[in-house]
Amino acid sequence: MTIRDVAQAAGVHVSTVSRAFSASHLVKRETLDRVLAVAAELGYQPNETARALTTGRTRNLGLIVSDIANPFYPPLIKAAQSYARVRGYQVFVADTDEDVRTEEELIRTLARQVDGVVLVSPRLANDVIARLGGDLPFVLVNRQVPGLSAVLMDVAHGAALAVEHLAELGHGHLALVAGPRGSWTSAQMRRAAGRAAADRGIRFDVVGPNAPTEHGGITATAAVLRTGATGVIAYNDLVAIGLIEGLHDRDVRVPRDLSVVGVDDTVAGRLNRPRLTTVAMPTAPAGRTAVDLLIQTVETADTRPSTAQTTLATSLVVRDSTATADPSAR
Amino acid sequence: MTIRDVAQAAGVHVSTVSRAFSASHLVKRETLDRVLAVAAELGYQPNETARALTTGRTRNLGLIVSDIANPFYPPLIKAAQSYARVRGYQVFVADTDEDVRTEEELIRTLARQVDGVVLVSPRLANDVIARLGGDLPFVLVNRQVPGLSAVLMDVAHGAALAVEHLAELGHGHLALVAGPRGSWTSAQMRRAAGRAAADRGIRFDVVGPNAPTEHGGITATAAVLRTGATGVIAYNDLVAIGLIEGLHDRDVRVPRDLSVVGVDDTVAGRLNRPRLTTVAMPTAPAGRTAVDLLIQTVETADTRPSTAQTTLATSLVVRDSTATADPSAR
DNA sequence: CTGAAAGCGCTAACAG
DNA sequence: CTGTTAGCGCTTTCAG
Repeated sequence: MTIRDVAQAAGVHVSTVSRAFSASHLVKRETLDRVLAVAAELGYQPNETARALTTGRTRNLGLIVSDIANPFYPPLIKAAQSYARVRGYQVFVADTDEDVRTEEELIRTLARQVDGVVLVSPRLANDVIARLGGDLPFVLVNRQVPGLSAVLMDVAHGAALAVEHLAELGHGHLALVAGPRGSWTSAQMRRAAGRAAADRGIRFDVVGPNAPTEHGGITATAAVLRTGATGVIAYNDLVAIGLIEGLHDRDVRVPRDLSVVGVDDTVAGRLNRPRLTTVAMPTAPAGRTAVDLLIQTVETADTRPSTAQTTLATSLVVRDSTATADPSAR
Repeated sequence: MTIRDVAQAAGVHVSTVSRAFSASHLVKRETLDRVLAVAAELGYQPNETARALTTGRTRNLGLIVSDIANPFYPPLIKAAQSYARVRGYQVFVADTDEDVRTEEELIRTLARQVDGVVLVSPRLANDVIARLGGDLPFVLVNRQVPGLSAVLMDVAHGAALAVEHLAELGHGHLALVAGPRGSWTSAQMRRAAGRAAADRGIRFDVVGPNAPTEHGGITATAAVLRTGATGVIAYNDLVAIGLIEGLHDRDVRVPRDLSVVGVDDTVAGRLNRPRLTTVAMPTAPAGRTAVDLLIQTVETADTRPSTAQTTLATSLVVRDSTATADPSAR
């Protein structure tokens, strides 16, 4: 069932049918109605592939994340995918398994069949990303590379809020359980939390890098205890949960003996006992915004690649994993 | 950078370049090496769209789930996507938001740009699915429709195991907190658990239908208590967690006063306190198997649509949300 | 083993 | 407003 069949059945030329579907305002009302009616009757659906070949635009986007199963991503993927559909795009979702080589290969593969790519928390080096970004519109999430558009979550502010919260609870010695090497988010947290601690004359140690998983948190337990800190900020909720587990195994109670703050505000943190105090990350808005930015870039390819940068706010959600530093005070 | 540029630079005809990339055994060794070298030097990448247009195969698949953010899906999506890539396919992931209309529309849209679709726990009626499946290879997950391939998780066995476990703990009155209307899984559980209970002369009540969420579990609390059951099987982990929350609010302790079994074995259940006893579902294998089946169907389109059906095993993971029925025995 | 030629289904100037 | 005419980049007979 091609455009030709419809043309014949409707007694018009193929170009008229084409216009009826892609530029209906160029067709006389009567003709349009007839063509559409015939097309519907015949069950005609334009072939997207042929369309893509002539126009050079696929209306497909790529979304690359490090681990689909990490609870941080699903809300972002969901929002991105849903918003893309509203704008008439479909999205390929791909998972790098936290592997830099897979990440690069994936970008290369996807590049051949999409109009643009959203890269969430890429682990690749700046220059590699910049080079790949020369061929294809990119939008980064939680990563800054000169010359590329980005959607950032204000994790620096979130980390500062966490320090402030812990300081107010009387903690005079904090530790940061860092994320994986190459993580922009982790670097931001470190800088911001470090500064916030320094401003208050609070001692601040860093443990890591660590895998961004529960296991990463468990593994970091000994090192955290060695610092002697009484308040800990973890790279994300998963790490925080793992850490709490590790502490539990050593009879260190949270929040009685140690306060722990997570980052992300995932379901996992809400369900954990103690319920996690955490920095809420705007994952769904980030997904939507990234797609919006990307489509904007794609659809105005004539102009210079617009280097837009949006920062989304974070906030602190106080729950049960943090408490005052001095047990006797409670 | 097209096939023509490479042909010219290598001093061969375009068809030779084409063969070098899609049927290299048809090209003399020397020629092949030269063509590939030139192509690499020029940074040539075959245009997938053009390829798809001539071959009629996109090497793209669709994966439709009801809610990406439901923790049941991410491992399945991850496995499906990763396995598809190994086989040279990319996958569009789409979310129906538990809406039947969206589901149908999505299938129609995707149909135009993929070789086949994996439908996970669809909510559409059998006849609608069967009709849509006439146009395009489908593989269903956790749903049976005559004439279509399916990957099933043996939740019936899982439910029976749960009943057995509860029976052994001395529970003489069980309740099932059912899932949403239209759910094949829920229907399976109900039948299997009902039978297993009857076999043991155990009283068995059903509460529902309920939303497949934490909130659904909370909402069901009162009805569950009204049954008087001391052992409960919930539609999934989320519902179980909600139920435990609801019970907690009414000072009913789990597992002291009531035992609760979930289904899925998601992170959520593991993190919950008490840690959830649950029926483990093979989500990752299901994703892989579904894609495997789909590709097989796609790549042998010449023969009749093979109606394969695979059932994957489930198992019971006993943790802390179940205990013996008689408190004095502990 | 390689070249020539005919499209795949559609869009996009260009005429009229 | 509609028809004509070239392709988009590639695969795939069919010859040689």
